[in-house]
Amino acid sequence: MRTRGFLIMAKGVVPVQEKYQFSAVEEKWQKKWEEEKPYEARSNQGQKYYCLEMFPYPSGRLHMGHVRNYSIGDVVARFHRMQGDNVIHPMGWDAFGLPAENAAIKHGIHPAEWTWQNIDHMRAQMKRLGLSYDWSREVASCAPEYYRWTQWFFLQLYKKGLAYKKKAAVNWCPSCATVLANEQVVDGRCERCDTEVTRTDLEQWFFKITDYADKLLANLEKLTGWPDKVKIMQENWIGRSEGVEAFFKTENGLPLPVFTTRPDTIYGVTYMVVAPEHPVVDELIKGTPNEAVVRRFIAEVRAQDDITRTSTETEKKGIFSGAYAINPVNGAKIPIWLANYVLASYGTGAVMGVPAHDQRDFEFARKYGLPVVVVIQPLDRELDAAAMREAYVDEGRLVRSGRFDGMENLAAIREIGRYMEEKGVGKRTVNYRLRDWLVSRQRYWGAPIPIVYCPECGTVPVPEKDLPVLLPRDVEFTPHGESPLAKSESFVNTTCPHCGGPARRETDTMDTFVCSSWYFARYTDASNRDLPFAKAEADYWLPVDQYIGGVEHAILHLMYARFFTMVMHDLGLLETEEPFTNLLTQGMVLMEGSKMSKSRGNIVDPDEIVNTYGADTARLFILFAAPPERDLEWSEQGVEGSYRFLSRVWRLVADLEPRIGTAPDDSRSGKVAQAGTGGDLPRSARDLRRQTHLTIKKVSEDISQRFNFNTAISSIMELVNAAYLYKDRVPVEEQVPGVLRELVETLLLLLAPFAPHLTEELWHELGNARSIHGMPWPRYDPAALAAEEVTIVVQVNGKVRDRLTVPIEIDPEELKEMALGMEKVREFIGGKSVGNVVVVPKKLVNIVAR
RNA sequence: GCGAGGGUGGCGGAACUGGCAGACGCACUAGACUUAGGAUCUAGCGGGCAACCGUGGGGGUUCAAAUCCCCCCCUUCGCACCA
Repeated sequence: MRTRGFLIMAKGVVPVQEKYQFSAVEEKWQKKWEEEKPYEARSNQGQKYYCLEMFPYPSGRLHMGHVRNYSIGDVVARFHRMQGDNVIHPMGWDAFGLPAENAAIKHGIHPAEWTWQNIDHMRAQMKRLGLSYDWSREVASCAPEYYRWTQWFFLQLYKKGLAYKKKAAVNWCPSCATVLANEQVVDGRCERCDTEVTRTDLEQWFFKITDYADKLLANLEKLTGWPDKVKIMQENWIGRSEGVEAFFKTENGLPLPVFTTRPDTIYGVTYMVVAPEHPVVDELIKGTPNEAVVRRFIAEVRAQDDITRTSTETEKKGIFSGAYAINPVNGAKIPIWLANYVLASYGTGAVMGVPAHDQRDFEFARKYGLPVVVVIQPLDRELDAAAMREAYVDEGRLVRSGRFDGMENLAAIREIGRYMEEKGVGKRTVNYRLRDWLVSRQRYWGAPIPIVYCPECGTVPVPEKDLPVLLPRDVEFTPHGESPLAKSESFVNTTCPHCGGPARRETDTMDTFVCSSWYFARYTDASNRDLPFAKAEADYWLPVDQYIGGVEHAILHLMYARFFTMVMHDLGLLETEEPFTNLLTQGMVLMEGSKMSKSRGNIVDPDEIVNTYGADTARLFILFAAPPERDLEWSEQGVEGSYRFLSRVWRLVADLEPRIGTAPDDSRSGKVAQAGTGGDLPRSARDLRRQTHLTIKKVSEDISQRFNFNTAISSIMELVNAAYLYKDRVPVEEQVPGVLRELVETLLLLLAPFAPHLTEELWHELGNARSIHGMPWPRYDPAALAAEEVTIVVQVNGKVRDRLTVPIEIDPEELKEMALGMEKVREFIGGKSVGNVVVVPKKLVNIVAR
């Protein structure tokens, strides 16, 4: 508009700028932002705001879920910048992982090369979306400068005893002679060679997250900025339960403790069950007549994969071990069984069977003809063990329980626990469902675990000064599935850091969740070469003020990141104990009701949308179509609607620009035009001005308090509609340019976080010199909000019959009289007598007539 | 089975503490401008001729219920033998 060129078109002379040319505008500003780097976080000063979206796996291309995630984050970041906050808004790459290795096997491309190519492509896509990242802080977890510190953290955990090695069951393919991840097992078979997968034990590394179970649980209460849904999921995952460990023993005196939350039922124990994997089993069955049968049973159970094994659908199967145990409270001799439904990994791996009061035990006992002994009687009836069809699990009074007879069972839970402790036959304990975190992966494309095995010195950590343990590049990716690291002689063979003798490296790499458990801290000091990050930087920026990502990470990633933050805190690396103050879990992007996926073929490529409609349109649509937490149904027509709206904004400004003028001078840059507030304005201008300020209020609240971008956008649309009406319907001589200018500038400011390119362009067209994205967020003028009149709804018996426009401060009595006097109202009252009249000031009058 | 969401026009969704149900947008219908329109603008748009009826169904509280209470149905997600 400043440089007014003209195109001769078929229709005549049309100013070029009357059409919204998104591609030129978007390219222009992206180039400018690339050069001037306006989104780099400033040094540690001012009110900080850390806005973070979960970093992506560099799969190759962005999908709509990414676009949604980053659009939400970008609005939040830009909004806070305009609030004057010192915003850090970084991006990086969760770059280790299996797909890179599969690409290597399938296409012969090295995982590193494949990954870095993908990163370059996706970074370019992000830039085309106009996302305001501070690229100077970019990290990639597969870069040695990054995974060096992932390894460093492993060593810190090892030193604190939080990293340890133990045998654990894994999926094993006998044909490939390798370990398989759960997702590589399809219907119990190897995804590559279709061989039946077996279970085997392997030495694997674990992180002792269970040490933090209590804190992970207790701190949830403090996370008031997290959705309840996520907190509940984590709470269930941690699964704290209080109970008693009862010191049962076998007949021969072998200890066989059990964990129970129901010590009140301990007199009703009629048998005991141990997990087939329980270490005591060997001893129990050795030399007994049924040893062979039992061993066959164990092999059978162990062949089941975890999913079948732990499903409630699976039939409960068991076998008598041949041995007996003694109940420590009453000396009863009870048979010891083995069963598939008892888990070796929870509690003590053994349970007491109380069929009368536990449904699983009941089913098991009925199936195998084990006795049922009632020890809790309900208050309202008498249970008969022989006639029971299901376990009685509710409250009642104890019977057949020695000195506890007659006690209410809730009291007995406490009393029996205490009694067992006194007698030394048990202790009150807490158990967790949460297991230690298995971090070993038998893969190439991950951070190598920095450990060396020396025949002389045993397990030796790699000294910190020798980090990183680099991934060798020259390895072979054959479709055998075996970890390439194990076959790389140059990698495996090393010297012991301790004695200098020949030694072998650990060939497992770390779970990628380890990499993503601390990246948010690395961003605060991303190029530090001496430390993962400086404490001062971390303490300034952390915790993350707003974290945004998919709900699929509600448990694992978010729990691991919390655990790591607690460990980092305990290592003295940072002050905060919790990494994320506020969490927003966004919904999925759907098409025709189901998740977009390649196999379904219902993918919409972000590039195509950006090419056709521009980034601003894509962002606007995805934010407008649904509130962020809900699933979003993709609609091409909806996208067009958003494009139409932006064009409408463009035309509005292009149309008005000659009338509302360029800024008189640059000195007022930084201030939005202020229209006069006085009563000297015509009514039409006052009304328009009120709507401008109401919109400021509404948009500000929708963004900052509710994250309801859809309603924020709709109120901006209403403002645009009002501006058109004013422009086209109010006589030109009555129109007030100052009010229009205020509206237009406000409109652009409010829209700037959503459509950063278009608003920047128009902002400059209006004669403003500085970037709109560095402008302060508009504030509403309370005086402008005040309306002099208000429309009152008049109801008779709760049904709307008419409306009334009255001065805003009208006396309620007067309002009531006016309402009663209305023609339509009288009609509906008819012959009935008027009873109560409810007057709600500024809203309605309801006349009750009987 | 347990836990947490959700159910509002043809569609996506509004309605914040009980106070005009359907904002905003899409689709659709009619018209204007036009050589043309998949551009733009104008008007209409829950159902019913109407009285009225309408927020998954049924009951209740209230002057007033999408919103609060009770019962039920459907649906999405998470966990799923944790003793």
